[in-house]
Amino acid sequence: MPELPEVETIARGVNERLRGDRIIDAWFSNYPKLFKTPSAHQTKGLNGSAILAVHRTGKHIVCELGEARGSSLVESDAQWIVHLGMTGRLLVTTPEAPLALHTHARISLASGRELRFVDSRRFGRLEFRDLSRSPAFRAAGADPLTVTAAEFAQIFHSRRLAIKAALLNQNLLSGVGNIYADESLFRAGLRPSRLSGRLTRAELEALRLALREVLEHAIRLGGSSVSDYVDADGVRGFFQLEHCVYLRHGLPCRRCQTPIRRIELAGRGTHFCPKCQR
DNA sequence: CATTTCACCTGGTGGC
DNA sequence: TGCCACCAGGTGAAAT
Repeated sequence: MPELPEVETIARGVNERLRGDRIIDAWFSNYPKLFKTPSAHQTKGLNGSAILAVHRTGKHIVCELGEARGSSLVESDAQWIVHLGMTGRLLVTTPEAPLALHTHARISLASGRELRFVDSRRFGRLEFRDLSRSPAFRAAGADPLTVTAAEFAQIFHSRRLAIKAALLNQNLLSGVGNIYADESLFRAGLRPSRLSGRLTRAELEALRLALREVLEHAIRLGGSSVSDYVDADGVRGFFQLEHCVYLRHGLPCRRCQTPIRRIELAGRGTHFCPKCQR
């Protein structure tokens, strides 16, 4: 379900709850496509590790793992990486809590709690990295929250595809999905079908700022209004945020009352105001 | 190489 | 109520 703001919120939530805890057992379902690293390796790698910290990279949740010797000053020697796909959820529960349908991972913790990964559509991915054997995880594209004006312009100025399609390409920017692509283009006043390489410097900069504002706003609202996001109804909370265009086709534009239009672009539903976005 | 299309999945919704 | 078509916040492989 998650784009950058949801993943950021979930990573923060898991970090607050599980930082410093120790993994004493790990169980995985037997649907191989979910596991970028074979599940047997993940079980072996996770078992006995301490969770030093949890953070977001692109749309990935990265758990830094290491030895549990006292404080968290120990350097990470492994990473457990969770991508939620479309429907993935992370739950912090007790072992006794009823098992949700489509539970694919159960991580038992020394504190007595349990971290679960649930994913009905199975588009999510789980990966384990032994940092003595492979490099630390890095996002392919730039982070939309920290990318500079120059970098942003460099990324988009030469491309011959619709700006919406470019925004969704995780190798260019990491973290933007369908909702925030549409919402940021609305905020910047740009038609999603505009060719990336035909946008002016000023338009690209307007888009970079609009994107950052939309994402930061969603993180703020999500973090405060979604109290129990690491839970069944967590990401649903983000759906209650007030979108300007996403899924609002036929409804009046919040700025000018013109009906929002829906087209298909880059294989995705795309929503825009024909008057506000040129 | 850059860009586009499509398969991968289950579940919810709304029309008939 | 049941059945069905269509839609859904993602991505990586295959085709162009």
